[in-house]
Amino acid sequence: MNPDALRGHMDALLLSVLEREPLHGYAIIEALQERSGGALSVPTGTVYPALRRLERIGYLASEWATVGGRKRRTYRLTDSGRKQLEGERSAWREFTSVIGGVLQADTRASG
Amino acid sequence: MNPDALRGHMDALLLSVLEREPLHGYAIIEALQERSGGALSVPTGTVYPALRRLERIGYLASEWATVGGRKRRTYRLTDSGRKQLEGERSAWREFTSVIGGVLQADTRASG
DNA sequence: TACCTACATATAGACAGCCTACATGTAGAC
DNA sequence: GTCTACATGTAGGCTGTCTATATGTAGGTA
Repeated sequence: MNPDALRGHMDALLLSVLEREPLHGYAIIEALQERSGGALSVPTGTVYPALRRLERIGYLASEWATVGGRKRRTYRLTDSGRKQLEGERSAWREFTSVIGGVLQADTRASG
Repeated sequence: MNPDALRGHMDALLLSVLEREPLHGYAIIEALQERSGGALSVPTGTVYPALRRLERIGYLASEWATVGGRKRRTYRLTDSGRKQLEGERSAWREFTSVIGGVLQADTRASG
């Protein structure tokens, strides 16, 4: 997967995996990998800054927890984030419709 | 349309509009706008550098022409570009499949 | 003449987000 | 003592899209 292709869609992915339940960063990476059938291997250097950015904007909130001696920062969707996820989903549908429409082989009648 | 979303898909769009016939930059911008139903307004500062980049890579070739007193640089797909377009199309299908799969509401049974 | 719009190409520099690489530390297996 | 998995984080690089600007022709019109 071309890394650049993810540009502008990372937020949607992160909000989406947090929709059902709160998760910490490492678990989010695993969830993305699992849900994509192994296609998405998002590096930590991408996910952690992105999560902080989304928290700064107000779409996510986080709390620290210690589980089995390890410290985790668990992120959850805020109400604002849940609304944003809806927006991201409709933006995604429009995006794929527009680009897909231009990309599809030009078998239409001309004019 | 969020500009960042186009990242990594611009090449596919440009190659695609050049598939049927050679066009010059200005006409390419108009074609993108028309084919997208007005959704894509790609600025000249994006298109011209991108076309030069694609020519440098070898996917496009260009020639100067003068039409009605105006100078045009007309771009056409090379064989390499035509192959690349096929690749872009299958990459697009995979991309939408992967992201769409993660994004879709999680109504599946868990586990 | 002067001005405007459409046509047509091009570059400089700003911006932003994803990436690689690295740093730090715990837990448990061997 | 060493390795792997777990877990978070930052610094800096890369690159492609964007805004803003420059340049010039053709044709309309006042």
